[in-house]
Amino acid sequence: MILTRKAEDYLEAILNIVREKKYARVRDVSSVLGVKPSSAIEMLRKLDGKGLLVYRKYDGIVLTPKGEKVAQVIKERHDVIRDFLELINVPKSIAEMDACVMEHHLHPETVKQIGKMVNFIKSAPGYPEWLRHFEIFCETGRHVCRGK
Amino acid sequence: MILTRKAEDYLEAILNIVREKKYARVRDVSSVLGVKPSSAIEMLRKLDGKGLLVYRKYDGIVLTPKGEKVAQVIKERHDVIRDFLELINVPKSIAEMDACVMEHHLHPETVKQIGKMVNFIKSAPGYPEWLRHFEIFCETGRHVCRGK
DNA sequence: AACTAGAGTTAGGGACACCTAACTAGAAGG
DNA sequence: CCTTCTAGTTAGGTGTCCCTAACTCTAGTT
Repeated sequence: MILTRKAEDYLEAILNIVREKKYARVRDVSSVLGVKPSSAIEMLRKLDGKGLLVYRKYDGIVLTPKGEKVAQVIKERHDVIRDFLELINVPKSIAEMDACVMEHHLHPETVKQIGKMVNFIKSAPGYPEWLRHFEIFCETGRHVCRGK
Repeated sequence: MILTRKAEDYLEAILNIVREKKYARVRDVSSVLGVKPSSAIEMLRKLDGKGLLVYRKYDGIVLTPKGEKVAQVIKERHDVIRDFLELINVPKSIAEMDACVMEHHLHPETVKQIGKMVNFIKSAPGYPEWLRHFEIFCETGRHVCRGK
């Protein structure tokens, strides 16, 4: 199944909405994605055609198991990337935006390595210390520990 | 000046070609970007119209100072991102590809923080050690240093 | 100088994702 | 029951970026 970047955006958005409300409406989807309802409908029809969700006129939208699986994968990527960006002190709102972009285009291998790196740092014996050192480095350009 | 992702790709590709050859030809550009010559010409005309490069029929292509400045910025982003990905052991070819994608879409703040993080790690007192520990962590999921 | 191979160009068209404007369905109040 | 308001829908159109097919130009060979 080859999906465009935008198709993935729609699936992910719908997953998030459904998690809160049981089903999504055209309006929900279009407002989350910042497009007009007519644009959303066009995509919903395409995704319905691919069996990723069920869209019937004037009715709620739900993901099929297949669509949910795809959306889940994207959401996981998103979370990994956002965690990483927040870890290196990218402001939350920017981290969120950029994770949205990266989640679609990065090679799975890349996402995997980013995830490992986040785990490596977070689970390191001196974790909070590492963060503090990084912050100081960002401000001063110097390492506080062991010389220099 | 608002540029599309693709326009940026063209400028960056042309910068790389010009660095080697003084001027670029339609064929060079189209083959680097994996598009047909006719597609490249269409974009070249647009970029010429915006004053980012000089394109005259049947002639070589060069960047204007303005175009070169834009291309340079993109190339720097590209390099920062590629360095980071290689640092965390993403295979070189994938790092190159993914840097191409990320260079266009990431917020400058994000690129800045990635750059700082790369510097932080590379200039740390125990740099090669850090890399080795990360590699071991990737394979075993364990920290070798100080307990655990 | 004529020929020809390959580079460059133009015209015309398609997919994608978006829009506006105009129409329709359905729920909620009188 | 009828009106009305909002959500939903359809039709038609735009911009971007790509393509193929057919043409033209340029440079190198003879």
